[in-house]
Amino acid sequence: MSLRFALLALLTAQPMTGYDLAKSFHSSVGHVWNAPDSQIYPELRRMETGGLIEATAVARNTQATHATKRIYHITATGEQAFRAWMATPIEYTRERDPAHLRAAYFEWADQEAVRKQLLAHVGHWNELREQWQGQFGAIRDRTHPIFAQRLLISPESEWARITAYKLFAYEGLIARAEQEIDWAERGLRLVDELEPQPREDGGGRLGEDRGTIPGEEVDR
Amino acid sequence: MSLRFALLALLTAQPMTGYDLAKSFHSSVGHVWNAPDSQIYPELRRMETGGLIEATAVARNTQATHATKRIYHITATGEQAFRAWMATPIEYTRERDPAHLRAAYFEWADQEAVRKQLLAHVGHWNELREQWQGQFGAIRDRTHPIFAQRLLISPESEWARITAYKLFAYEGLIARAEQEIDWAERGLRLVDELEPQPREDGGGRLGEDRGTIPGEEVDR
DNA sequence: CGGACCATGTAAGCGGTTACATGATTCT
DNA sequence: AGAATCATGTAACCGCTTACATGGTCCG
Repeated sequence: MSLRFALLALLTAQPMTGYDLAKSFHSSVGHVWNAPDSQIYPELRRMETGGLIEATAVARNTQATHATKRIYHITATGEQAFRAWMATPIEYTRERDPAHLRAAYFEWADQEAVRKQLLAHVGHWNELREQWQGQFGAIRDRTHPIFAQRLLISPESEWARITAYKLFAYEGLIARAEQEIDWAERGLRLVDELEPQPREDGGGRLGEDRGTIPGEEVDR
Repeated sequence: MSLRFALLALLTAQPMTGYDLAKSFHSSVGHVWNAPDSQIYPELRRMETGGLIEATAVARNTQATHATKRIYHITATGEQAFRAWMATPIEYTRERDPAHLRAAYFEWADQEAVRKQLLAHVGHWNELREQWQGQFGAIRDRTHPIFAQRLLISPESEWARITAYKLFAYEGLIARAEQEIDWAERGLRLVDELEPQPREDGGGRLGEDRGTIPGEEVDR
């Protein structure tokens, strides 16, 4: 159900075609509630039948089957529904965390696999962190096109509020990403503590830890 | 697909009936990957046809239609599949965060609604935090029944590893919960800054800026 | 004998996923 | 002329949700 309101949120800034909406979506709300195009188009149709949005067909240069595009705009009903939804309590979903699920059973994986998982975790959350950081910066500096548009249509007295809440939202996401990265890095240190230098094949050389051993199977 | 492996993980500790499994599930792995009973039973059947687990029917005292229970145990194939899955890269899902989605558009809600949402957020994550904290404590103190069983069937040399990884997993969850709580509390302070005391009914009111002006159009 | 707990599901429905399909327009 | 991008989807499938269904056993 949230997808509907994420789309509605976008349409409060300006009317758009499904295509533009999908694009804007991916570069704004999509960072906090993502969905593929194949879910967006049908949802828009449903929202239209539900009276939340309306489309005005705009002819393109030629006339043919696909020669019109539909520009959606939010209706009064839609805006009302959006406001109502904002006041509705959040529906938290069941806990479902693939990373922590695996981590709880890491004893079933060998050292290299664990390390790989944790590094992937760092990588994943680092990517997200950068995306969110980017959004944060663009909002703070007012270079974010969709956000700029939103300010444009809002009274200046509202700008502080609008900006503050968006920054607040992204701030939380960034903090979460950093937490995940910290956690995975603690995990990497833990692996080293638990299974110090798994194999040292010569005599006397300490501190000499190589990643792989010649002839060793790397994949698994 | 993860549910399958969450169940498999439990069955590596000991054979169980679907019923016991569901119960154990809710008080252990369920804290990190939750699912209702109605999903567990069919999944067990599928796992059985897939050869990951096997059931031995055990007659109950009388004989009637429902007079047998099925005790599932993991097969060699199942254990292999579980190990393989542990080494398989995590599939991260799309970002979908109802709380942060709302937060990004808090300017559409009034102060009270925002405050309510944020308090609910604190409440929600506090509950989770307590649950996870409980799990963490029970594992650390070895009072956790399922975990104790796991240690029982494992060589003592593995105990440190098993324990450390589980504590590590829950540690991460607890840290996340605390982060979410911090975030929401920052949000509550932000609301106060943005819309200071909408109503103080005593005297001496300076800084008298109220959120709304009588007769003013609120929507835009 | 009744209530708690053991034991195992079914059914309908929806949101979401992946993959594929089609044609128009614009730019170089 | 061909590539990128505009524009809009369909189809099949599956995991997951909510709600409901059924009966057995054990204990006081």
